[in-house]
Amino acid sequence: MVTIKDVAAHAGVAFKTVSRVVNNDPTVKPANRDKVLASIEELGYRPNRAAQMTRRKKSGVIGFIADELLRVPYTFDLIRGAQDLAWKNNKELMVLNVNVDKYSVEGAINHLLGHRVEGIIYAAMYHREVTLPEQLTPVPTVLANCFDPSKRFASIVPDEKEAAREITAKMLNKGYRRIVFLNLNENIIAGQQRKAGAEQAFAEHKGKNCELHIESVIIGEEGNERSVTRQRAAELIENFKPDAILCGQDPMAVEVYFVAQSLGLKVGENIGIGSFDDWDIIPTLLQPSLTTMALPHYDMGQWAINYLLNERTDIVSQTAKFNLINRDSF
Amino acid sequence: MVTIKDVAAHAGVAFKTVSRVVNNDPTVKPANRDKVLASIEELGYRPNRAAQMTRRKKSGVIGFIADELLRVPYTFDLIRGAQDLAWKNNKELMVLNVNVDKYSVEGAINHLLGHRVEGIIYAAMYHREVTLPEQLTPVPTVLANCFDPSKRFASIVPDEKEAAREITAKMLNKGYRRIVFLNLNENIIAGQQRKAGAEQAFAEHKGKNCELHIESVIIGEEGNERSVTRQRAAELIENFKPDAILCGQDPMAVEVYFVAQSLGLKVGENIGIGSFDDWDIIPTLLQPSLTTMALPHYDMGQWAINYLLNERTDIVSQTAKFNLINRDSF
DNA sequence: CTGAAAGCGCTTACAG
DNA sequence: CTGAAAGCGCTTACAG
Repeated sequence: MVTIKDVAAHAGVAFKTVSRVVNNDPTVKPANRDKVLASIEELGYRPNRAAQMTRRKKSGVIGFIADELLRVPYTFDLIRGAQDLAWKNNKELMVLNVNVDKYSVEGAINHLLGHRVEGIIYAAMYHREVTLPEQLTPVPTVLANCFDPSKRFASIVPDEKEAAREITAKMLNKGYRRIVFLNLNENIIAGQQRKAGAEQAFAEHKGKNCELHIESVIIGEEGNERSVTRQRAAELIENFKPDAILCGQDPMAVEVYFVAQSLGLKVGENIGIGSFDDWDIIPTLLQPSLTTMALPHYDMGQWAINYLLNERTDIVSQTAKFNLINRDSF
Repeated sequence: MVTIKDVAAHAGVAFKTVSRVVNNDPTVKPANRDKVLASIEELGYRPNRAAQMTRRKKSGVIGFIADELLRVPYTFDLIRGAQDLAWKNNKELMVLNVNVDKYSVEGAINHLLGHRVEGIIYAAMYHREVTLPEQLTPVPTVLANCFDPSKRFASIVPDEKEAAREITAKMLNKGYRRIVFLNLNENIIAGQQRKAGAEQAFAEHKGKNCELHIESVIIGEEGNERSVTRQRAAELIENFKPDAILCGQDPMAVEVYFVAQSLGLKVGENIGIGSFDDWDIIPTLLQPSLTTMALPHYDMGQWAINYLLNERTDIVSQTAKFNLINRDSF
């Protein structure tokens, strides 16, 4: 490849002058700058990043460990949010996709340490707690969509409770009175906190004749979950007679749409349906399109990058607000 | 950060000996190796990759340009396939997500050139032709899920025709006789080639009383497509009276399941349904679960990496076979 | 405004 | 088996 000295020879200047042009040093005489720029163009010169890094002693790289992230489509927005802001600040994002069997977290960290990353974002597939190895100590680290129970790292997670409160309140305000919340597994944080949020909305509403039924329809221990959504949705429609159903995630809503149709109910007319996630194309694939609380993955990715760029060291536990995407299902 | 000299001082050897240990040079005396290893461990030393790269004059990095890839969930398997093999060969994959408005292809290439990548994989979101800028010339490049009409680069794309032939033949062999193929837009390659594949299956089958109706239900020009799946599915079930429907992509199958249910048809009993893609969780979310031709993205990612690792320069046009995922819908 | 020297943290090539 | 020297392609720090 062509080096800085090749360019210098071609342009008839010292290689230090080429370096100045490349780094936008304003003290270069315009005539020389033009000569150098022309030579760079003609030779197709690009500064060797590895050489720049070794001399500068700064890598300009931020590491992103994606823990099983990429099995769920919308989680990619975490990376997108981080990447967009990183580039704006002339930083690179080095993304490592980690999964238990293939590439251990320790391996990923060692890898990033070898690149002298200036910070690490660790992001999880779903909102949960994580315990990271001690190795991380030398590098500023921030957690996204997960948190450290021992408070060694700052973190940002979705505000599950407020999301459930908001969409439940919206249902109540629209006049729905008998709401079934088909919740996620209550073993996970989202399931626990959303339950509290839905209950809070009912407590605040104080409407008469309002009733809320909450039930987990993703059951079983981690790694062995199964959905009883269809069965329970059908039974609850029969027995509880809800006028609205709130689903723990958009795929669940697909199942509920099928159940509703099979029972002769029209979504958005005889029964309102709401959900969480804004999962890929599912919400607009459904008819009527699904009103859902979109997970704030993009925002969390941006917040995490900003935390590192601003060289913060405070151990905050930040929450990010979901975005209500209004469509036609309630 | 701790350097090779810090380790040398700590272990009481020359820094060149540390270098030998790090690079698994067998000529180091075991006693010294152990001392060095202990010091590395104690000081938490990791070789500086940037310094290694500048001196070695090889980056060990392969670039991956993902053209709008990450808006469709299964396309991530392209990256996964490439990454798994790259790591096995001690190469790193530098993934750049490109989209028209944010980060131009030229920008991505310049970026990768700055890192002195040893090769570039360019992958597109859907099977199509691409024209890449001249800049790429200095670096070995291979295309995945897209191809270069001017034959400057080798490429691998899904074998659309064979996939359609295979699944259609399977339907015929199972005894289905009146098949509707709700095709993708015929403006795109997949739409064209799959049509030919389905027709070939019928031509080869030679069964009596067999009839095939093919129709695009994603219509309109690029960037302005819309689906008329539900409407046409309902009309065709009424008029053509198919015993099986083949869908151009799994999301379309979701719509057809709704139509079938609304018309009192039971999928897998009164009507068979097949599809293409194996799109995220959709096939197993449906009941009965959806038999579909899975796109060979993982395989294509691996093939592309292998092409680069083997330092091939032949301009081949490779195709990759879809995988038939047998479930319960026909 | 420009250049020659020194140095970043490593590996290569050579000497012992 | 080990080490001192030279060098990778740059930037830093200094001199003019």
